[in-house]
Amino acid sequence: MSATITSDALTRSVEDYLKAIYRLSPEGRTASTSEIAHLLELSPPSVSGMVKRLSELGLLEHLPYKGVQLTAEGRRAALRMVRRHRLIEAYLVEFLGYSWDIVHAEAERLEHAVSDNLVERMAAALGHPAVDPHGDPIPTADGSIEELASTPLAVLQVGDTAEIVRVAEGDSERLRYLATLGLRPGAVVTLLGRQPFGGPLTIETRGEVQVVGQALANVLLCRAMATR
Amino acid sequence: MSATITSDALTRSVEDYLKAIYRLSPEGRTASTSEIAHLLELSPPSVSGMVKRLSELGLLEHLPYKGVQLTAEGRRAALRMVRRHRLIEAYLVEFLGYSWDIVHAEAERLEHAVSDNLVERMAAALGHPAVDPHGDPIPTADGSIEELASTPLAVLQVGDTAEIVRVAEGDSERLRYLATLGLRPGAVVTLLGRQPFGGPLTIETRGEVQVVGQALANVLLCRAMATR
DNA sequence: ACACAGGTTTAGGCCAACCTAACTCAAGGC
DNA sequence: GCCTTGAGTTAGGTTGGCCTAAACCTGTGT
Repeated sequence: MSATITSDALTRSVEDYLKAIYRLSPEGRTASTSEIAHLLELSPPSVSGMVKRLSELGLLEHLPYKGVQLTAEGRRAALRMVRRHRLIEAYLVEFLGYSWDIVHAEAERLEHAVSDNLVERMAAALGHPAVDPHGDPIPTADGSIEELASTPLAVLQVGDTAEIVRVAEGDSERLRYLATLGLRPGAVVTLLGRQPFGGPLTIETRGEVQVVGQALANVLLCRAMATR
Repeated sequence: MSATITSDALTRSVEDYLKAIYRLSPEGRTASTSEIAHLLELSPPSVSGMVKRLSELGLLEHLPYKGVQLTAEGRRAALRMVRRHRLIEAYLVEFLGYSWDIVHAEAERLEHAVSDNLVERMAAALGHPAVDPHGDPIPTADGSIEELASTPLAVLQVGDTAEIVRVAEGDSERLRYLATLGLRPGAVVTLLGRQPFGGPLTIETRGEVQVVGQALANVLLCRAMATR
């Protein structure tokens, strides 16, 4: 109890935990101690301890040995951080010449330091975008988020044409590589062929033919445009 | 020893101490424990403890019961923070519509979170300005700072005309008030008269006649333009 | 010359966040 | 239905950064 009022003044650490748990428990699923520990690069005991504190703060629910789930309040706080992070990324790319492979690290630090006021000023300067440079949806200020339906390029039918709407990849090097191929949100690709046994896909974009492996093709989320 | 190599990864706290000590010890003068404590709103024992750590780190020199002074390395680190702070202020005012009375608080948090890379991008976007919105000089990236000569409006001669080059005031309300009078860097003022015994000054700026007290007049730093 | 006042430091605690080592649970193989 | 195994938790320790209370300098006034 008392949680609904005490929502402010979370530490950087707490904010990171909430964001991580949010990421790890989509659709009311549950996040495990070790998953959280791995994502945050902390030891499992550290996570156990923090989870205890956070559940006492009413930010999450913890079934010992089973898993962890955000409360409504925890989810709100997590979405606030996600909004900050993605708006900062968008701002840095749009106005300060950042490329999408390096914004993450910068946003990761800034998201804890900016005020709500600054976040909203950045949002306004950007024209209140719906997605960040990777195509990830930006939660609204009142805490709703709309995941747009999309299918991995890897599961398209040969002959399908689709627009990439989101690139679900965090690794800088991979992002840089994808950028050199022009595979970013907004790009239109046609699946020309697919090797068997999880082999690479042949695609066409910007009039060029490319070959991409399954791993990358699973990360390129598309919206179908036309089928033949 | 070993200090010269270990310059990175200072904590927020340490950065704040260095900045405070820099502010309090101009011209190789010495800062006292209680001055630092007062500026940072901490207890004197906390400062004593931190001063000990910082002197062991080689960032400052401490003569017990006498005072504290930055080493070359401490000064470098402090100037790095000052540069960040002032560039952030300038950026927020120029590009995100902040007014000069509220940027300080925002910059105070951001200065610890931005990367050198981001700072330099902001500097470039601003065209590498020499001063921040208050007229405070911005140290260069290699750590030099040029205080430009100026005299408080309070000590001008009656009849003098001068340009305000700097407003040495941190309080939001006062800054807001000065802004309403148009008294900001770049403003041109003429001293029309002065009441005796530390009384208010009568000045003219933008064709309007204003009356300002000694306290504010001491904060308005000017460069003389013409005398009669 | 000395005592007193103020500023300064030391002593001892507390809290947030982390760690390693040791213990405990839960789920699957037989 | 037991026992192993790996994940999870508890125990206990460390560090940074702060605090209050108590002891301690230092310079000033007489």
